[in-house]
Amino acid sequence: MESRRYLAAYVLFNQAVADHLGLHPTDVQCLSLLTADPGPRTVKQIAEMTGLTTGSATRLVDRLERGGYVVRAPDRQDRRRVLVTPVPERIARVTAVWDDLGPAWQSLLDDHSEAELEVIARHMRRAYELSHTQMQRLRSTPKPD
Amino acid sequence: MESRRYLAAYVLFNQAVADHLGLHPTDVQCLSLLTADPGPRTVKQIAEMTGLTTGSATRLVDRLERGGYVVRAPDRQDRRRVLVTPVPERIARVTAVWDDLGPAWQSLLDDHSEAELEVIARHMRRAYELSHTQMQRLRSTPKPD
DNA sequence: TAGTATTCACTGCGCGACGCAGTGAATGCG
DNA sequence: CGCATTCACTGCGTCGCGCAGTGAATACTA
Repeated sequence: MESRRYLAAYVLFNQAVADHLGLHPTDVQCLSLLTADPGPRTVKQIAEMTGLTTGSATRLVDRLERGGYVVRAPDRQDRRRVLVTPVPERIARVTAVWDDLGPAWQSLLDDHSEAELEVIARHMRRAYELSHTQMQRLRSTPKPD
Repeated sequence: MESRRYLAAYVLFNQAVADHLGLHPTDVQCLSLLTADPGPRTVKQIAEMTGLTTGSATRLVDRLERGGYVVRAPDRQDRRRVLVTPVPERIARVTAVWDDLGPAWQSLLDDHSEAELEVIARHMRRAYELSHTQMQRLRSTPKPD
């Protein structure tokens, strides 16, 4: 019950951040994941981590590129691929929102001990891993429709 | 970093559940919140807890009613209002998905002690509360556009 | 009590994100 | 050297959504 409200709140919060930046929740989600590990990604990788088709991922990159958040560059190893790289100075505008709201979150974390943070992080990590196997199971199960 | 991936995974998972049921992520989100406290809600309350406008909330209830997940009933106290009540037997189809996936999640929780679960729950509860105040702050801050 | 303002659910309208299916280019394989 | 596969990309149609307006019901005020 607690986690339901927690996750629902995150969806709303993500939406609010997106509105504030004039972006879409999907775009913010994508930028969040891109900056988590700022290495260049292919369009297909972006499609996988956002759950979209490659076609929609192309449009997503179109929007982000038009907004100046990322740049496209051809891959020298595989000329079919396109490498999408975030633009740090533009991304900073996004993280600025987080920084503004950061202290409150920081104090929330500071109230926990190291051991407690480890417990929380472990739970999230395991839930993250489990969700992937569960999603595969969902997709292989016939639909109840 | 851990929470980013955790939350991103939830979005994908929610999407997968929605696809599996032939619904939209927003609809699943709404049903999840409705069943969290199965009391009847007005359309406006649904709009608030999903972050939609009242107009879109009307369409949302339309879809859910057409699918048989909820029923509309007039409010006797205030005849402007419409009370939306979930249909248990139909909702069961949704929770069946959770039940099927439940044991794995249960074992995830069982690996934690009571004290650890309390730490996690407390963190989620506080993050939930904080997100609301942060969203208000976001909305009152001028957009950087 | 009469008149105004507010709140509720609802409805056309247009926008735009998305999935689907197909395209061409580049790569890997036998 | 063919053939299948994979990649990013592109029209097309669908549909969820916000916006602005409607009528009905309620709350407020003189």
